[in-house]
Amino acid sequence: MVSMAKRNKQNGKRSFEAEKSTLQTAKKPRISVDSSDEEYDEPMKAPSDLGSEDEDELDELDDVDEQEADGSDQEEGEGGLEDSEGEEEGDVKEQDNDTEGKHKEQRKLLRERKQSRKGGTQVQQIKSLWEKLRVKNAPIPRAERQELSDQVWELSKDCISDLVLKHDASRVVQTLVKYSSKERREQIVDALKGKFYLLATSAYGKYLLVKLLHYGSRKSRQTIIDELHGCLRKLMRHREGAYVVEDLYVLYASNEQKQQMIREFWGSEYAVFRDDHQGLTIEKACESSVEKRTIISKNLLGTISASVEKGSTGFQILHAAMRQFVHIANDKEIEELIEILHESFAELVHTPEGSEVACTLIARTNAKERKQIIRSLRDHTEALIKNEYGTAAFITLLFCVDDTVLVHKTFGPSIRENMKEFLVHKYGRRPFLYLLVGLDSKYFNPHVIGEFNKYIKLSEATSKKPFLQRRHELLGKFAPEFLQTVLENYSGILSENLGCQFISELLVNDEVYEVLKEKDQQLFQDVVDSIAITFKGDITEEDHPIHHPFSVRLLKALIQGGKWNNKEKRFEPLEKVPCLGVKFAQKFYDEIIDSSNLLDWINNPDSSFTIVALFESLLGKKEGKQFFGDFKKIKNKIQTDDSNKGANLLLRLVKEKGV
DNA sequence: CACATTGTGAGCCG
DNA sequence: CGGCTCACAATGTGCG
Repeated sequence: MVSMAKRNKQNGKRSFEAEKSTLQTAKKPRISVDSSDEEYDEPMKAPSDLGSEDEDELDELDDVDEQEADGSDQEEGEGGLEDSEGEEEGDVKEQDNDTEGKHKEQRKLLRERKQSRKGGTQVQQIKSLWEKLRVKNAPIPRAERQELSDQVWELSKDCISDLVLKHDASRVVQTLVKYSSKERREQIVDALKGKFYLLATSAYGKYLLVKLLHYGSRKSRQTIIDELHGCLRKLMRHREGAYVVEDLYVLYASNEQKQQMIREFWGSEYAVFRDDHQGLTIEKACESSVEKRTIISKNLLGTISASVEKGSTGFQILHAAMRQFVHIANDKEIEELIEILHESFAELVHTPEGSEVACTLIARTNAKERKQIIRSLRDHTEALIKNEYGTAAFITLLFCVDDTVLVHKTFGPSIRENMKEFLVHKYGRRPFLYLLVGLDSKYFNPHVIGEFNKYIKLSEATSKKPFLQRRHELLGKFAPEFLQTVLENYSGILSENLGCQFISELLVNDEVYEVLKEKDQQLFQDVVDSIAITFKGDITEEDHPIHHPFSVRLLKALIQGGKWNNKEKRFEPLEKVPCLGVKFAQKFYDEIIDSSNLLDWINNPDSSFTIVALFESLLGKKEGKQFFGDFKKIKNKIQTDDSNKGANLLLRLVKEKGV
């Protein structure tokens, strides 16, 4: 799957999805064939398994690694037929390696068997043609390629269904598909009608099937999808088949088809009479009767649990199925799902749907299960928090879990380790912004807020503490760590827009200051001073922070000592933080600007607004004595340049306030 | 919060 | 069929 997605990324247009799917499935174990494993799939064994096994190739169970390499795709390149002959021999040898004579006999037998096999003679010819066709290093002219592929087609069209399940011959057909016209691709699809299930469950055929989907026309895709409909549950439980289904779902199915695919997991009724249920949602389906809901949820859970056990927790189709499941599940079933997922919980959270499942589970379950979930996420803290969807699950933990000590103890170490990256990271900073300001619409879009509110509502039944208390407890633990991180890395954080914003929320914040212990209040002061000092120096220097708009906004907020509430169109001053506002303004003027630079700061359009802020903050205050004294001396030297809006505003204020 | 910008997906035409 | 344009949504930025 990983490899398939990669291929699509290279060749296809839908690179976005391909990439996503790589991300989610990256951790999944690769396909490893293990003959003993194939059987306890489902009561009914896929007929195709029998078919492919008895007909040919003992070697099918060998050289899987090589096959994997094929899939990982250097464009059906390297590796090749030569060794396939060798493999077969090797296989025979293994069964009987005593006597050379017996061995020879076997070899002869094998050759004969090969020749007598349906289309055996053609296979040899086709292979030699393919050898020419697949060469990659020396590009062959279009016309010649055309001719070669025509020849291959002529030879193979009558026995194509026998070719496609075999290790090497299937690759011949893959190449053929790649270099064929769309008409021929449709012919190939037609020739394989009725065999797609076989293909999907074949270790070799599945790659061809994926290629057909990729290069095929809309009609071809529809043909294949139609044929696989009804077998999806069986396929999901199949080692090879599951990958095909996932690829189909992620890359090729339309929205409607996706819905239909999931509906099959509800039960046979929905798999067989699919047209009767167009557009049916799971909630509607479960409304009709209690029995129905029970059956649907049982079936869904069956498919989910089988797939998770197979190690397919990262599949998107499974996330979608789980999402529907949690929408209808009762409390007991929710716990069953957590039980099934236990260790694999981290593989869920990186997709939108998986994250929704994770959040819902977190919100609905009890303290004991939450503890389990926290444990299983612990080793993925960094990836969890930096991922757009993972971070939502983490935030859900923050606002649901009563045991804030556990949360801080579990995640604290790796958070401290990565804190300076988190604070300037688009998604990584979100959990911490939540701790600072709650679910502010400035940082969370309406949809996300809506989702969170849903989980908050759900958690009301399972969480005991008042909602705000959890945030404040966590804030008390994390706030000193924020300050420490900023103190140690302020220049790096200040150079980033997102970092400035974070610092602003951290410092211009009554709640934060209130939870600080005495020694941490000193830390707070140190942070404020460090930031002020970065503005010292010649403002005509290009890299002075005054030319960085976000740093200036932070500075302004510190001088004003409050936030602008745009909703109510008014300024909200801080009440609990003593060292900001007037105090800060005075100190900043005395220590950073002073009389020698005041005029320069006013005449520079990047810094003039800072002076406006000082002016307003210090007006009528005893702390402003020095500032206004100096100001009067130079106010006649202010340049009235139209491009310096701050300076003009300042002059207007002088008139209005009468300084 | 409101505006502008950017990237994405769906529909259309050559 | 493939390339294009258009419209929308999500995201970033600026503002009193």
